[in-house]
Formats: sequence, structure tokens, C-alpha cells
Amino acid sequence: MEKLREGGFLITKIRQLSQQIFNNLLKDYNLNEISAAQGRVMFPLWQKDNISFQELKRKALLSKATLSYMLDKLEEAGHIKRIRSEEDKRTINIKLTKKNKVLQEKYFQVSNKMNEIFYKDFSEKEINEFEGYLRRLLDSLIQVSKENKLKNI
Amino acid sequence: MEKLREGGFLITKIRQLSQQIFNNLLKDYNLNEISAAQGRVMFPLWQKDNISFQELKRKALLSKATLSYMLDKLEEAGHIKRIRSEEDKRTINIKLTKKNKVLQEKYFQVSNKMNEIFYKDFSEKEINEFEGYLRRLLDSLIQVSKENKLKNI
DNA sequence: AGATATTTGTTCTATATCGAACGTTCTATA
DNA sequence: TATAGAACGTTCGATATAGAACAAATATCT
Repeated sequence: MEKLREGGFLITKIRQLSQQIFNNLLKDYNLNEISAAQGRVMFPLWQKDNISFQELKRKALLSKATLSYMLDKLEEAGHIKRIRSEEDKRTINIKLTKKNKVLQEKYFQVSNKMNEIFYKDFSEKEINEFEGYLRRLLDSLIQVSKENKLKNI
Repeated sequence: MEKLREGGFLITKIRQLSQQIFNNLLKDYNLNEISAAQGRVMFPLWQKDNISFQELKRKALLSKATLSYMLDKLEEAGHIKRIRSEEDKRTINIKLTKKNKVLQEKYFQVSNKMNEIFYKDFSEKEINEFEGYLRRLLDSLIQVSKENKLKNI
């Protein structure tokens, strides 16, 4: 009788709860205009503005269908602008708007608060170890995905 | 300058990839009729059949809205049956059908295969340590959710 | 140069998820 | 015992997600 592993289930549930708690925090901080998922799309842009669709897709680890949809939402809400490239007219670049830059700082506050909650029962050493595992696992899964030609990598 | 933590992002992405890989495995094993999410709902039932909506909700960690929706799907597909309780007519019990019991074994095969892939770069000791962290984290988040009266706990 | 193949981002369809509003049934209270 | 309140599961509306099909643009091959 093999030992029952449940990493997948645990991860799924942790993610669900975190998302809910995070969205709740956003509400508490009056950041209703932005969701956790939208934050994840903007995060790479906050680190480097004006990047290509492909780069953003890679950083946010989303399928192109999802990213396109999220960009629709963000553009409607006035957070980003799509800019068609001149050299290759198939491609677009994504730029933050001024409106967005105001949000950024507030979002970071929430993000920090979230990390506090997330790791409140963990020591520094444990966090490092845990995130080390997570990173190894993610890399390994990305590898598997590539081998199986899954699309959204 | 605070150290940048990214547990939330890592977890979200690990979960996304696992889900895709898992759904792909289900396809490979000709288990098209069931999805990863459906499996997660049936898993508690495989351990103990004929449990209440509330117990299943607790075990699967889903909101009642989502569970109701998933039960619709599973009932349509002939995997489960809702049974209205006689004592308390508000409540229902969930029962597996014969059809489902055939699936179960196949599903476990896929599940084991998934665990193999998931942990292929981890030693036994590391898996135990990692899942220990995950369980602690999940418990801690459940605690936070309760304190904030989030609904789907 | 022209034909074919590939790449890019969008759109369509389906799934899973949640919160809020709802009707039904049970419980407690006045 | 009648009624107000609570609990239960469903339904509705919205969000985030991916795969497949698509049109436009570019690259490759003969």
C-alpha cells in the first residue's frame, strides 16, 4: 500500500484560500478596482514597463488566450495600453498608464500585508526552505510541460 | 528594502501547471469523462460514500455554490446521486453510482502517475518536509479565513 | 517572386470558481 | 402556536482560466 500523497490537493486549496484572503485585503484597502489576478499581470510591468506580449506571457505564465482577455480588462479599466509594434505588426507592447502608477504603491502595501499573513507561522529559515521547494517544483513542472508541448509556457 | 516573497505567485503557477498536466494525463488514459476538479469532489466520496453536502463541502474545501454546480455536472454525467434527507428536508446526501465505481480504479492510476511526476525531483525525506510545510500553511490560512468569516470554509 | 508554412494575438466556447440573492425548511422565541 | 430568524442548497452574475479555430503578418523554401 503506497503512501497517500496529497501535494496537488494541498496546493490547490492553499491557492484558493490565498486568493480569497488577498481579494478581501484589496477590498479592505479600498483597492476594489483591481483583483489579485490583475495584479499578477501588472506585477511584471511594474518591474519593467513597456514589454512585449510574449515577454509578459512568459513572466505571468499565462496562456495567450488568458493574457489577451486580461489585457482587455486592464485596458478597459484604463490601467494599460496596447501599442502595436512598427517593426513587426503582429506583435504588441504593453505600457502602463499614469492612472496605474498611483495604484502601484497601494498594491504593494497589500501585497506585503498578504505575505505577512501567508507566512505568519513560519520563521525566516523555514520560508527560505519552503520557497526553495516551491521554486524547484515549479521548474520541474515547467520542464514536464515543455516536454509534453503544453501551450501556455 | 524588504526581501521580495513570492510564495503566492509560485503556488498559483504550480497549481495551474499541475492541473494542466493532470488533465492531460486523464486524456492519455482515456479518462475524458472526468476532470481534475471533478476528481477532487469525488475523492472524499471514494473514502466514504453517502456523506452529507456539508461534509463534502468541508472535505473538498469548496463554497456551497461551487459544490452545487459540480454536483450538477457529476449527476448529469451519472457519477453521483443527490438524496434528499428524510429527517431534515433541507439537507441532501451524496451517493456514488455503480458507473462511478468503475472509474475509481483508473483514476487512482492517473493520480499515482501524477504524484510520480509531481515529485520526481524530490527524495522521500524532502516530500515529507515539503508536504509538512504545505499542511501547516493550509491550516494557518484556514484559520485566517475563519477569523475573517470567509464563506467557503 | 510566388507559394507554403509559421507566428502572433484575438475570439469563441467551455470549465471552475465565488459572492449575493433567493425560496424552502427547520428552530427558537414571544 | 404563530412568527421571526437561521440554515440549507440552488440560481444568477461575474471573473479567471485554457484549448481550438481564426485572420493577419512574417518567414521560409523552391
